[in-house]
Amino acid sequence: MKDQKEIIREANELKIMEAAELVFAQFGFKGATTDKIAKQAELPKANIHYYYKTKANLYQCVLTRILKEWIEAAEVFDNYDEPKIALTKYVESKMNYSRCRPYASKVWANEIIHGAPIVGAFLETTLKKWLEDRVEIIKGWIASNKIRKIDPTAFIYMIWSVTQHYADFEKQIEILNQGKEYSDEEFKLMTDQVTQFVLAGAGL
Amino acid sequence: MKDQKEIIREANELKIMEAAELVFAQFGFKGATTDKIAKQAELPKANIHYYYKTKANLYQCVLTRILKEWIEAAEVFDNYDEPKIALTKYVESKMNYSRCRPYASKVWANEIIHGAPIVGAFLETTLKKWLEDRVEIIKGWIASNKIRKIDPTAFIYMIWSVTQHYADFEKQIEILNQGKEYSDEEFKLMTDQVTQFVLAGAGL
DNA sequence: GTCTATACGTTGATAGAC
DNA sequence: GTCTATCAACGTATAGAC
Repeated sequence: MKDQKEIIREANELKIMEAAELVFAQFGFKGATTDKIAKQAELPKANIHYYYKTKANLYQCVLTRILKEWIEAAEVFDNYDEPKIALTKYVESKMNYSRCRPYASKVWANEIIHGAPIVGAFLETTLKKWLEDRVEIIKGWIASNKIRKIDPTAFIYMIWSVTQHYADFEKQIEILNQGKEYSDEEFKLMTDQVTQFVLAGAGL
Repeated sequence: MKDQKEIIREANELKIMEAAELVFAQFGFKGATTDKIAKQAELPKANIHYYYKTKANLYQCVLTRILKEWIEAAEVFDNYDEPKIALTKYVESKMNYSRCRPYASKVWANEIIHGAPIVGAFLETTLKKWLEDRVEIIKGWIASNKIRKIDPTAFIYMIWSVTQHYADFEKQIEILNQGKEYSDEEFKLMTDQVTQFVLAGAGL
């Protein structure tokens, strides 16, 4: 049974986290001030510190949430035996994430660009394991002649980079698209193109 | 004829710029302090302000240099009529830039992620024009059945994202490569893979 | 749990001696 | 052109009233 305070706490924590994700994405860790986050969350600055002891702590929480979602999106890869379906679904899942959570993707990119000081440990363990397992799956596809002979790691990097580009370089893409954000239709077309490139890369 | 002071000036400006590029890449604009840049350049902090009036000014100079190099690398695209050669050379040029100037690439990525406040104007003019011209070239290739029917813009985004990934996500790649940076041989193999993916994307 | 006022550290920038 | 000392501004974090 949740009491009143707990409900308020959870609601405020989420509100702050979403505001923080936006501000961290736009200004980086240092550039994001608690004041900006507070204004975005429509709360006084002191409340941010009440819910999250320090700015660094809040940043960690934001990254942890992104990481959890990253893993969920990656699960799609394993739900289908046929490479064509598995790859199509994975690209779709990654593109959908770029579309719906661009700020999350940007915070992540920012963290890696700056040397992964916080998520480094995760990369060494969970992500490394995930990659190794997926490399084995792809090697299996190659061995059974289902796809072309490729370097599995390079192939996965290709999928990551192309899909994440639509979130991280959103602003550049918008400017190059006559200053207009992609409509749902336009984004769907790009998703189809990315899917084709990935499948072509695998010889499918 | 350059006098002594001019020579000293140019040498120091370059030293500061290179130090700044590194520090901006590692910490972002806000996170990069003039003190860090000074230490990296092995100069007292005040000298930074002597050569570059403000931190923002120094940042602009760093971006301008990157931009100039970006344009030079892009010229390769036009030096060959045959799509297979042009694309191979362009990928090679971009991968080489990621290899030799990873900090430059990171500063650029950072700038775009944060909404391109400084280079926005360049994107709207020079880059937009460059993209439109290249789109026409690619359309020509499609019309003459030299490559598969693809969306030229999506295709160029693919080239940019895959190649830049090796600079911007360097740290992630290093961690996933048993904590070791790629050797020249390993990087060459990845360049070949990326080239294959790009050519395959074009149906070549 | 909310919020105002404030202490304390950091940092961009400058003054002024060399 | 170099460098030490210093200041003003800003930003994190907290104290304490409500």
